Amino acid sequence: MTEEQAAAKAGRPIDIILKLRNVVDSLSASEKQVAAFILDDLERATLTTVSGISEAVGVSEPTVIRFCRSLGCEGFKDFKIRLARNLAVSLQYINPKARAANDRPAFSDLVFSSLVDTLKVARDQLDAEIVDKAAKAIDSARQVAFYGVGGGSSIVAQDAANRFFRFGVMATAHSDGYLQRMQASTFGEEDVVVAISATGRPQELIDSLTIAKQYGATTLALTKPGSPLTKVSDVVIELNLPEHPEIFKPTATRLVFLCVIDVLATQVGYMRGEEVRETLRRIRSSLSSLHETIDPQPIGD
Amino acid sequence: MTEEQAAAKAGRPIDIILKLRNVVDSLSASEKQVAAFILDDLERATLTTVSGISEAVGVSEPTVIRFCRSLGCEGFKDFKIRLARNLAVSLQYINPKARAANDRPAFSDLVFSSLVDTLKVARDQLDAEIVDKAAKAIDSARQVAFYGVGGGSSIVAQDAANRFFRFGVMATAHSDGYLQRMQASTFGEEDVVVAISATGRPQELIDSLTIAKQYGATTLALTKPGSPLTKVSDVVIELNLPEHPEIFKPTATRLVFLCVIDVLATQVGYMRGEEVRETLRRIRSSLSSLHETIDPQPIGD
DNA sequence: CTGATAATGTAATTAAACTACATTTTTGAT
DNA sequence: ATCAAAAATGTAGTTTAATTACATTATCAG
Repeated sequence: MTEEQAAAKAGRPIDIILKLRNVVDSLSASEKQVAAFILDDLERATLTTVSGISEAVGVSEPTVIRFCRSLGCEGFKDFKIRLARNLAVSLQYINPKARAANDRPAFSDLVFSSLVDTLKVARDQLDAEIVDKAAKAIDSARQVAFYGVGGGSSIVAQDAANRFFRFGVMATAHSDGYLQRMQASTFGEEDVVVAISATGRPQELIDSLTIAKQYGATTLALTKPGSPLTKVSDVVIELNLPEHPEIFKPTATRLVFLCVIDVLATQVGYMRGEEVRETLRRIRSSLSSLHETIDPQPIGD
Repeated sequence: MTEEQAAAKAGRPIDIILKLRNVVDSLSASEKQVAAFILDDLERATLTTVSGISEAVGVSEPTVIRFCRSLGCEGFKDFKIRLARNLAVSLQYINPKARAANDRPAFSDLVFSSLVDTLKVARDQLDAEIVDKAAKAIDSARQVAFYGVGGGSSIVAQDAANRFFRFGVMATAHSDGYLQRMQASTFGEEDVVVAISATGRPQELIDSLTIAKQYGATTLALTKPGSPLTKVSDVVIELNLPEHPEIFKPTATRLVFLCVIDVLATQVGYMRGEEVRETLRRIRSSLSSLHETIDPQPIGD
């Protein structure tokens, strides 16, 4: 029983496509051929039989099953179900042949699938206890400041303030390192500073958290594990997110960070309960005369 | 052969979970029991057999198969593969029992799944021709302005400018209605204004597009179909996105809009090719001395 | 070159899906 | 209420497909 089979038994999902890509070079000659056939059209493989594959490839049926075993599956049936599940998670896996037809990727597939992939990774990494701790810190703070620099993190910080003010949190956001520092030095024990950075390396953020911490404020970071920013944070929501190699495609990381902010915001909203309903009602009321419509729309959102 | 079976034959995916929820009331008594067992734990159903289900439910094996047929599947094998694919698309379907255990939703599951669902809807609605037209307009514009109001759309506008400047597009963003109006009235035939709004109703945006259009600029909107904003736009990227009823959870719409901006940006990046690589290289170079690291990170992103 | 190991295939077995037909239940008409 | 027809359901048998056991072939190391 290999480690993967143990994992499969324990109910932990194997990312079968990733596994396939990792082990393909170490497969035997016949199994490599099976792999090539599968990778040529992943979707087709979920709709076919052992004998269909063995005939198409020119290997025996047990070789196909052995291939599945090489990937840590119990057998072909297990392999197919896993493949089907993986197939749908990442849209970019669908019919890679159609991709090769034109010289460049279908942009929406590339962007959407990369985001879905990264969201999945993030969801698996997100530590519910840490999120809970962060939400509690924000909920009980006198004021909360969100800091980001560099454009991507900047808008996450701004959006965070925009989220939390709706729930009655005294929230501000800054992306100017000078303002961050200045504000941080006015903070105290009842206050929270949240720094947002994909890399965890901007000196402005590290400095500002250090300053706020020195005056007794609680410091939070949404960032990469082990980065310098984590060293000056009381609570770290850490995410180690893969970066897609396509340089023309903007990073999915900032969108994932926004999603994490939404998780936090939702939790704080629940903590505050009816109190929040009233502030949300007021916000909606303040805007409804502008649009003259009452349907469920993200007005002012 | 029913319409659904014809669709399955033609390779069009049936959303099996949606279908199940739609037809459950019209199923026969025994098939209803099978449905209840399946819906109780969708994931479990992908891992079991016809006989497993028939025993657990107390019906015959052919009844289980008939159930699958009622959903438009060829048989149980077809049903299982479809379920597996559907299961993974929407994270919210995973183990609904675990949700019911606590009185309130698992926040990260709620937020992530809602976003993935909404992304799926958006990807299906996104018209590649319109996106192509929009990308071309942006690519050939002298300058591009992004306008949004209300917080959510504001950051999308800002982020858009942040995306496009990297590709050498003269891009600005404003969320102050006065500035929008003022800038729009300086625009001309070589310029593009992009308005971003989930509802398509803010008067500021409508006015600014009208003004820009009157001076010959090309107007683009990323908004809801049929809304007033579409009436003053030359090119409309329209998305009719569902809103989740959970009022404490921020809308996924703005994240989807950001993703659409990424699609546009990627396309413009490709159109510009090598020229863009140089500007990206410069940007990275300008920042690398700050972080003293060269690994693939979204620096300044 | 030889022996051991790994890879692969053939043939048989097993498991699971599925069909055909019988039985039971439900429905609608009188 | 009764009866016939239709629908639902189950039993038993058949077929399909996955899998195992064992034989054969290929490869590697000494």
